[in-house]
Amino acid sequence: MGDRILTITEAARDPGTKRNARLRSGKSASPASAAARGDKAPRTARGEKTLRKILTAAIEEFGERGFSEASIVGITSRAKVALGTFYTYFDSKEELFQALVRDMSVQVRDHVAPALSGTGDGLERERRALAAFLRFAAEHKQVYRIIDESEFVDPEGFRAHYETTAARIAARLGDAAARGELREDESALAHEVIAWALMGANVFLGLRFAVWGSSDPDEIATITNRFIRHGLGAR
Amino acid sequence: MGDRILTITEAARDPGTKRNARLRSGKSASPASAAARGDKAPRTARGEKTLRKILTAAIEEFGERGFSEASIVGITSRAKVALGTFYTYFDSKEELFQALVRDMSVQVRDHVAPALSGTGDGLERERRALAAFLRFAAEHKQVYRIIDESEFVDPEGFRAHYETTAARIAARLGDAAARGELREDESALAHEVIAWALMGANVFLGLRFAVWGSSDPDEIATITNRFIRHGLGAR
DNA sequence: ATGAAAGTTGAACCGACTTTCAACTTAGTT
DNA sequence: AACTAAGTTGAAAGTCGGTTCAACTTTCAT
Repeated sequence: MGDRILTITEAARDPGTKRNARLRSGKSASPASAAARGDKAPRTARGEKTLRKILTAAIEEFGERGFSEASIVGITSRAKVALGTFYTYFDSKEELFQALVRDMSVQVRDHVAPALSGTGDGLERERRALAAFLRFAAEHKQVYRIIDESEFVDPEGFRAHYETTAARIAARLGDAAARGELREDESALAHEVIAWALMGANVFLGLRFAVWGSSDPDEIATITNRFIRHGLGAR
Repeated sequence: MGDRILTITEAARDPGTKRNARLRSGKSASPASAAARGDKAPRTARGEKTLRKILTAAIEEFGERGFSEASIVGITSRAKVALGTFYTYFDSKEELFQALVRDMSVQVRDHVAPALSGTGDGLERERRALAAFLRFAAEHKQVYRIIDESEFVDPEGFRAHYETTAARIAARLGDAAARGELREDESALAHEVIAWALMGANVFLGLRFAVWGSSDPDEIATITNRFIRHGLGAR
């Protein structure tokens, strides 16, 4: 299940030697990792392992019980560490949640990205991307739920996630249009609008057919793609 | 702002005389209102007014601060009633939230429904419905937020809202198809898939262009509708 | 005008949770 | 072996907000 889910640490840390340099320099210089982990990064292998246990447990706890039902005790006892250990790595429950959201945003992108390269025209690649997204959603329902709930717990993270996702889709539409694969619609606004429409469609399809139900991702993606390509109108 | 937002009471109560009958019979007979208000329905004009004040305040409080940040004190002080008064009308914070969600689901439907009748083919009417929805979302951002948050606070309400909404869209697609207004796609699954895709598109467009930004609803709806009708594919 | 039902009040209760911290253990270095 | 930094522990402090309730006020039918 949560195999490939722990890039927080991996994104936040530099390989060994650099980390020590950062430590000595007092405040972390790397802005991304500073924001993500502050001065609470683990400094030994043991610490790293503990942090990872907490993160895995947190995904489960938040995913199953939601942010406010989730408790630190719940997380630490799942992780089989003492309550106080949590505060070695995070300043608060919110901070942990934010870290997870940012990480998962990356997870989703990375999981879908491969489907977007390779053969076929732009729309065909979108079909594959949707199928990949549905598979991901089915396998990581907790992730789905956490991103959804970030709308209320970490609005900036939520907004950032969807704005960058929409921007990526809009850019792909622009490329496809430039290659003559789309019918007109060159206005920037149109591309943005359609990007948000497509993204919303994907999210809700994920909710309905991957998180709640479990339909064949390819079948759903194919139906949807036919609609996206040809529209619903007669003739 | 919250003009037409208080049907909880209105749906829950019968006009005067009947209410007294219900009162005398002890337990409320009307199933809908019983579920919504239990035995805590107001029995005087004064009570009705107080309940209404609490509901209005609750929409503001939940809309601005979200479920867990919102507090009963926050609600009652906005409503300018004492803390304890809240418990005359609701058993808990959750119960109030659920009541609001169920009510708002109806609100959204009622606000969009008029756009769905009248001239034009099925897709044209969907265009008007989307525009109406965007206008509603812009005017009632709190409502938007409350329905969104119900995914975590009142999952049944959330699910019911979107499932019935999707079912309505699918039914309209079925009708349009029967009238020969759509290109093939008769399978029930296809209609359901497309209904969820359209609904998701609408929701995200509302979020981006009505709640966060404020674009011209008609422009957004027109762009979207062109896409829905003709698709994105070349030729 | 009177009595009973309905509604109002807010201080106090209560439980549940986050967060702190000083004592303790582990691991690595000299 | 001794020293030190890093990490761990869990009891206890502290906070916060939902919920209760007994006293009080208002409404309304008779």
